Amino acid sequence: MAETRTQPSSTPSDDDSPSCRSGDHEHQPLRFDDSACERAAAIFRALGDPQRLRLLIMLEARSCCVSELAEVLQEPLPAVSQRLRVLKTERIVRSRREGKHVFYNLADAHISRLVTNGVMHAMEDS
Amino acid sequence: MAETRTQPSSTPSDDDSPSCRSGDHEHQPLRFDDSACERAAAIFRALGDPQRLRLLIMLEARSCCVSELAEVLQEPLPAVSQRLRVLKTERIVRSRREGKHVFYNLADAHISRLVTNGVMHAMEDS
DNA sequence: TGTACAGTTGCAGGACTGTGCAAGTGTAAG
DNA sequence: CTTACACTTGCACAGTCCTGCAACTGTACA
Repeated sequence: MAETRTQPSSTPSDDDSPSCRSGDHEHQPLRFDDSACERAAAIFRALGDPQRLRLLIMLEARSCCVSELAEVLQEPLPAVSQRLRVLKTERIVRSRREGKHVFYNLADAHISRLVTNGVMHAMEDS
Repeated sequence: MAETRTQPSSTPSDDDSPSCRSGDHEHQPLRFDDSACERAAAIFRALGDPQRLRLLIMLEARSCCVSELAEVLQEPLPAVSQRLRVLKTERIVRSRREGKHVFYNLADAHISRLVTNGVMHAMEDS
């Protein structure tokens, strides 16, 4: 999907460059996927909220049920459920029912590493 | 503001647990940094926009000036400048002036890996 | 000094997102 | 069957973010 993207009128030729042509505009026609870009942005956006990130950090340690998360973070249960729903929509977390409780955990190790890297960077950065 | 937030009636004591007390609520008092969490979320949020992410993917390959980015991505220059400003505020990109042009590049390898991981995950995921 | 180019900033309008409470669903226990 | 608990969903409000255009700053060059 979206190979070579719509680039009809202004292919960066040699003499038609409308902006700086100081000689360093040789680039490939964007070989990265367009929809992947959008999907990645959606994931990052879901990660871009302190409350949700806190949830994920807890879930990185182990599976938790909703009420436990709500209790530890001192937040109303509907709020936690709502945030988990956002994360689940982006397939960042997975849920399984166990009797009366619903346990959530991170979807895969890839996501786990993403969260870890982000927080680590934030800690050492400032 | 709002430290410890208003939570008057339901402090989770030992026997007063209002939610599930099935015996798996032994957790540490959140040893992860609170401000780091907020900082990480800010970074993720800045990454959570397809247009900005596209910019970063281009910058991951090499430094680019604003007009080059605008030309390749087929966007108005002020829009690109605005997005770069957001990324610079979060210290995701760095800028240096070179004569008439302003070149941008990723702030460090950590960010670079974060972007790569996110996009890679999005590509293989779906 | 004046002109052209490269970027930045300001300011509306509109869309999207998070929040809180109330009501609904579903499961286990009496 | 009824009650209690665990969670989910709906809805309205407020805040926030993205966008586009116009005006401004700053640099190079004649």
